[in-house]
Amino acid sequence: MEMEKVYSFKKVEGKWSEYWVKNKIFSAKVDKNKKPFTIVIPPANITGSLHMGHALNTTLQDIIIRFKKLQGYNPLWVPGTDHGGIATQTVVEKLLKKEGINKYDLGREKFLEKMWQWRNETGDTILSQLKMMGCGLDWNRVAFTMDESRSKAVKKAFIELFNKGLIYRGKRLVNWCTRCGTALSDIEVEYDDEKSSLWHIKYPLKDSNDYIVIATTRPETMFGDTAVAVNPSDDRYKKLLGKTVILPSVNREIKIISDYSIDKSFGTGALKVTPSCDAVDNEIARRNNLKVIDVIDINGNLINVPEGYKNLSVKEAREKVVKELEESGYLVKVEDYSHKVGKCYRCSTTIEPLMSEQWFLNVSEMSKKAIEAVNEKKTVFHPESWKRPYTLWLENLRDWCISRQLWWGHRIPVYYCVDEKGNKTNCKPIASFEKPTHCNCCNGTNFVQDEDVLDTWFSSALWPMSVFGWQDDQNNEELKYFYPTSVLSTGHEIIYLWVARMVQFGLEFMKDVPYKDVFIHGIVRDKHGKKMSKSLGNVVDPREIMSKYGTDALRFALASAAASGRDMQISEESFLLARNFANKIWNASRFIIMNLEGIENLEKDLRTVELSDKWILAELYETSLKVKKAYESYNIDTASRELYDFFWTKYCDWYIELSKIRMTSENIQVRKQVLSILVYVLKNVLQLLSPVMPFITSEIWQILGEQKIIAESELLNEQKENDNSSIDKMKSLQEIIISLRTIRSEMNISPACQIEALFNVLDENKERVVKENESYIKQLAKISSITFAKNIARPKNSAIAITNGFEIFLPLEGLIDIEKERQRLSKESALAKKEIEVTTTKLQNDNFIKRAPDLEIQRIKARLNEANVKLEKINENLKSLG
RNA sequence: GGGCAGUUAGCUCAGCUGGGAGAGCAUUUCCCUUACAAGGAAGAGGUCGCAGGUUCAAACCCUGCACUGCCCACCA
Repeated sequence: MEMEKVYSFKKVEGKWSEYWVKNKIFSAKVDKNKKPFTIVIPPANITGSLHMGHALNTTLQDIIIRFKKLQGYNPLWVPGTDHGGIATQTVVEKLLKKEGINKYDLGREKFLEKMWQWRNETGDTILSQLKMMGCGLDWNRVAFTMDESRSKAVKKAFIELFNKGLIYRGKRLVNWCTRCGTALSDIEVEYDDEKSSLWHIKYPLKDSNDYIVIATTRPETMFGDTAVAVNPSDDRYKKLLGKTVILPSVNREIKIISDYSIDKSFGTGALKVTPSCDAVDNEIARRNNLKVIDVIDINGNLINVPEGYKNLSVKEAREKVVKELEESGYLVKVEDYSHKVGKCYRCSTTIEPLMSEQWFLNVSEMSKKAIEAVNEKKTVFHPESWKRPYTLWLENLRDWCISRQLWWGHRIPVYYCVDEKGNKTNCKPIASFEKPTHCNCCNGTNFVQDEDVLDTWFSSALWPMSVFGWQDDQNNEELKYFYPTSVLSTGHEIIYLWVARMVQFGLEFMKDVPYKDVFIHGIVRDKHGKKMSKSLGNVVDPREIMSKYGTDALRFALASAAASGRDMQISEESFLLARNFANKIWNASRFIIMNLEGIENLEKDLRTVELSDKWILAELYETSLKVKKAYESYNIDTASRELYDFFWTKYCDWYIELSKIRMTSENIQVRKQVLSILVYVLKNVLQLLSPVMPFITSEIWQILGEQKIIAESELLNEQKENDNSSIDKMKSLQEIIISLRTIRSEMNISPACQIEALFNVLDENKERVVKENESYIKQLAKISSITFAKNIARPKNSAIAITNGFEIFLPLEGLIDIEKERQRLSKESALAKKEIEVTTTKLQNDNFIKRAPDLEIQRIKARLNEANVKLEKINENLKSLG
């Protein structure tokens, strides 16, 4: 098998992603002999194409799924997409607009045809990109929030809630987006700082020359004022309470009232109350039985206002009203003022709070249960710190406005009885799957369906149930086996929009939480720490990374940056690092595979002949424990780092290098023995790495003569006492090798030049191990011969290394720079002195001796002892250098 | 206004239940040593944001402060 010198991911990745999909490798069925491990993917909007957020989230989920497969679970990861309500309708509206088509000209039915056409043509883009990323999703189960089955689920849920009286219709102040032409829920509003003004306006008192000054950011809404409110404890205004003022421009009489919510220190302490345009004002109006006058319509234009203002936009009206108030002397002053303004989360248009008839879901009971479930740890957040925000949000949650004035979405399954002329009767509306045929109230037979559709997040909230057919049979085998799912993985931006609501609905309809764990990961930011966005132009396209560095590199970079719950910055460097790692894996494997040429029947043989064998097996086992723990606790970054470190610095830098001694042996049995361990360790690392880097590991796994599918890992299930003594022994040898290399490097001795070494034994306990493994020192420090002795004097012109247990002389006649050597030793001497100082101070501290654990005291004593020996030897040698 | 994170080498970040400051990149020197120059070997580089406290011992625990970022909230 020829392997190229540089890993060429382009030749490898495509075939594997295709193989996994075609052969349904990740299809799961109910299997009662195996434990399920289930994830439902956060359904991506059909408007979306793969961005870093998706790449991160899906990589993490895939890692978990593939890890569970290694562990022998029956893992299932369900793919799907979301119809995306407003977002999608907006995209298609814009496309139509380019063709000069207006949705109202088309009409609802024709427009929806266009929507479906668009969704069928482009809605699955994201799914094919997930296939490219190698995601181990069960492609037999692709679901869409608006497909037939999911639509049924939505109707079923709605009807149940409606019949329980939890869904109701009412006229309330809602967040209205004038561009989208729909109401929004509270969390669909985002707040931005905006520079504006605070206008101080005189409201004259009736039958008096006196007046009260109010301060407002929205003078144009004054036509809807139905009171002026002050704080009851505000001495300035006590005498004005109950008086009547004349609203300028309109000449309406309104009362001065008191309300505890008024902040005395803000503005003038007097608030104009406009119940139809502001949530606070609306509350005040409710408490004080004030009239509500609508002054802004759904297009954002003024209504119920004096002639000159009718149909002006908010902006036009504001300019006009300010100008007129100024001219008529009512404007007292204008202050610069910066405040938060609500914006539509989809199109950033300023939100108008306005009175509107909408459907609401009463969430108070569901919220209590959702909080309880998390308190009882039925669902656990990772990291746990998200529990608090989740709880706080649910505690303060107001009823959910679930109706949207859109066409794209689940049409509300409520039917109104109508008379022959098509007018709604007073009969009770009916919620049902199909249009009713008969009205129980008046025996009528004509019905019309509600015009509104449901909030997108209503169907998303049902996702963990609806993908398993809850709507068809609440007791079906699949649902019983796969629900509750094991973990939900998502970014923190949709904890409220989605996560909390799934818990509410899961508890409501299934009487059980939708998932046991919630894994919240951070957001990918650019190298300056900024959120990636199209408008900032700092978006890194994962597809470009995939074609430049490889998918495994993308995945490894994301995995190792995904520190639990924290946002991460990602730059070109992280992908380079990951690509280099892939190349390292490739080349180490290549070395082993080249050495397997001509070897027949290599069997698994873990007899350890040498220290290095014991050592690498011990290190492998230690690594597997750490990696397992990390994967299981969603510390994906830790797992990646451990594997990187083990593979590169332990396996490649030390074990493979040491294996070369035996690899060059004429004796085939010797070669077979070391190869057996090399292959064993490699295969195990490939397995452990396969969740993160499935492409390259599968490729090498197969080149090594294994199956196409990476086998379940025995190592992960092994439980044994690990013999770690080999790790300490190796440490001694590594110390010696490194100190000899340092001398070579400092003295600029060419690697081709072999030198001899004299070991003066200071600690007899160390002698045997080093003697037994002197070949390691020869091989890695390029030493020709080693002589062990006691009390030998330093040969002239030799360099000195003092290690724990040995004083080593390297005779370097003609190569050594005595002055340089003196400097080097002086530096070491200083370090030893510092060590002596630190440890002595500790040991002279009575309190330390009294209170520190014995083990710690012994350790410090040993350190002091070692440093003393070292210093003494260094000084001797410094003297002899003259 | 409330809450939550973060602040460690020039950069990006690790550092678990307190006990000798780590990695990658960048940088310096040497090396194309027969897996890998996308590599190997060695080196330099840090009063761990500031100030207190607890402790024999603090990057780690506590308190306060500063700065940065995010989330929530009905000061018009």
